[in-house]
Amino acid sequence: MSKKPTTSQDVAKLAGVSRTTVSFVLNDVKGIQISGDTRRKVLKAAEELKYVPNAAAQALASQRAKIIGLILTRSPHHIATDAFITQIVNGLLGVIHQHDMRLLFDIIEPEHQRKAYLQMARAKRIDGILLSGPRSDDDALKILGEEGFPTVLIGQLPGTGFCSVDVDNRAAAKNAVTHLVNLGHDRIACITNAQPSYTASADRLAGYKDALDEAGLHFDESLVRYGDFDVESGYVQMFSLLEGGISFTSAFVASDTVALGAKAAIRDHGLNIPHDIALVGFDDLPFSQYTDPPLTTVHLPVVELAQQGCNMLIQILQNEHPPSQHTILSTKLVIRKSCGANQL
Amino acid sequence: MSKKPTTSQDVAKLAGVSRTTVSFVLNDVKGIQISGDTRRKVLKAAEELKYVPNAAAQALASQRAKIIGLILTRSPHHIATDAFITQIVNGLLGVIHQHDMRLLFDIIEPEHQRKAYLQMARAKRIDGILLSGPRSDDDALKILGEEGFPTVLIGQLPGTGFCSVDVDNRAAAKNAVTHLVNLGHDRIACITNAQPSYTASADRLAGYKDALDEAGLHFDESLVRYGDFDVESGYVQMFSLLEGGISFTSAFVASDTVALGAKAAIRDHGLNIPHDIALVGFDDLPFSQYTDPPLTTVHLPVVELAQQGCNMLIQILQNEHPPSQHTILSTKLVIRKSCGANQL
DNA sequence: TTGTAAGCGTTATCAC
DNA sequence: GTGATAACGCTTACAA
Repeated sequence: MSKKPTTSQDVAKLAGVSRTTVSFVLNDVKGIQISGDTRRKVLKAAEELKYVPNAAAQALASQRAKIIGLILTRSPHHIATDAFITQIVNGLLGVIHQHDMRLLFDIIEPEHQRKAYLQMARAKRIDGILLSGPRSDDDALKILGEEGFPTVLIGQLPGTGFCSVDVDNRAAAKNAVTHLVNLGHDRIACITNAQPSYTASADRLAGYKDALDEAGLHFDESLVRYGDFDVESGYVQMFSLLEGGISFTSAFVASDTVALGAKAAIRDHGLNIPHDIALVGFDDLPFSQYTDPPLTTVHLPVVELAQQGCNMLIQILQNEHPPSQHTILSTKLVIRKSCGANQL
Repeated sequence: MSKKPTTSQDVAKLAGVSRTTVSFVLNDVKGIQISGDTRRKVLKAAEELKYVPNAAAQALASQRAKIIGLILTRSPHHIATDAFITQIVNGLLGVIHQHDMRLLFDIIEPEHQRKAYLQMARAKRIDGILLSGPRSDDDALKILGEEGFPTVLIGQLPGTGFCSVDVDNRAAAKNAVTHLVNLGHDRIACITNAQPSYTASADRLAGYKDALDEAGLHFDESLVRYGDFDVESGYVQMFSLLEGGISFTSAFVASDTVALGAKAAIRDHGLNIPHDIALVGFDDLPFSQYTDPPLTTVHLPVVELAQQGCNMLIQILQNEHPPSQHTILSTKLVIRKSCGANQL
């Protein structure tokens, strides 16, 4: 409606200085001394005119959009159930706001529009990318790497040069399954969090095998199912396991969300947790301690993952010195009641 | 790393035409005839050079950022638990992508930096705002309205001119509570989803009272508690209710997330759902049908809410004809098992 | 310490 | 149909 967005020109005029000075004052440019007097004048004028610099102009001139892109590669359907995202966003925004930046959020479907975020990068709509759930079969990501676009992975992609923040999924999974072993279980089923093309999924399955190996237990393929991020997949896969005719007394479900579905399937079969089947999850979502029974699970430091990833990215953006780091944060097995009486 | 981002100039040169022509072709400008031949040449050149228009330059020149801002007013802590957001984002992105736009996501803390989104609007960093969880005490929002900035509320703010998409929280709550009444309950507790300054919260509480009134039941203040978005608040408030010494046989909890906490508190008191206490939730989150017992709740069409809100906003952006509408989508009581044997 | 002026990469209004 | 040429609003050498 209003016809006259204030420009820095207006501010300059009102303050009786040039646009340059206005820019210097407002951006608090280092290495430039400005008399406290003019500074005050400029500030006052800007205030008076309610001046807000035009973002596009700023971006064009400075070559920095001051926007960080958070990209998730999942199907929209899966996003809807993902209790994770909110935590990631949460951790991210804290850091981003500190640096006076903004967050562009996007979801890319694995099958389609893979190049969407390549576009955003090339268009300089975003200064850097934080990518959660990297997949080994993602070409656009590879190109991003070749072009040297500032990128940090939340997760990992071995064999690439990307900076990343992650946990040791394999070790964590092994640890969780070993907990089951120590409780005396020798028939342990496994439902993954997602398809194996997601590295986290493959790693957690590997950890499951590691634990079995170490315990001298036989790896039985028929006890393994692949989850697909959401609650429903957990239900379906556990159901299939239960109908499968193979007996087992416990299960490692590599995602709390999926575990919730698995739990419902167990209940619907008239079985009791932990009496008939002991359950261990992965992620430790906010609701996991409130399920019935409270879920024993691997705590994932999601907020920290996001924060550190973001800090890393901002560092790259500033230094031009890609630290080329791979940070690994530690997980912790949280023992609650879904595996039986209190150990420890 | 790469030193030479391709510009439209480069494309023009390679195609042997002017920048203008390139712009016309690439933007598919109406009312301008371009020979199929030059069109092809331009397209080929662009392809060859992997040309991607610079977003900032485009925004500056066209005065449209092609970005929609989704703003939530909550504390970061609350976001972490909100299972809602992912659904909203999900619905939104579908529409946004269709229009070749992007999503800027931000959370504004009620107490601080209220003006943050005002800034983004004035800086034209975003073309329009979709605001979820509007609060009556939000000054920045008021200013936005005065300045005529394209804004659509997901929720409502009576007495303001904003377009909005919402459900009839009051009627839905009344309906849910009436379900309890019909089941024979006359001592019905209530835990809200949030503090009453959130309009949705106040409305749902009003609906609770409506149902009581209609049933000729006495409204007992001591049976009411205020939730605070997250699971924990549900636990705490239900605990307080249970310890309060006032007897009740059922509860209406105006948020599934909060209800999850309430459920845990009930269980920790050795009580059974629905036998000792019948429970009705609100929202119908993806996990609600998988809780134990499956939660009877009010289904909120979140995805549609987001989609319609977004469509409305885009309409405003295009037409300049604010339809000044208030769309109300319908809810539905989903009866599961947390209130006892199957009715219906 | 402050001002001048040259970009930044598009879009859009004109003539040609 | 196509091509100069202004904007768009800011940053940033470089001058003064």
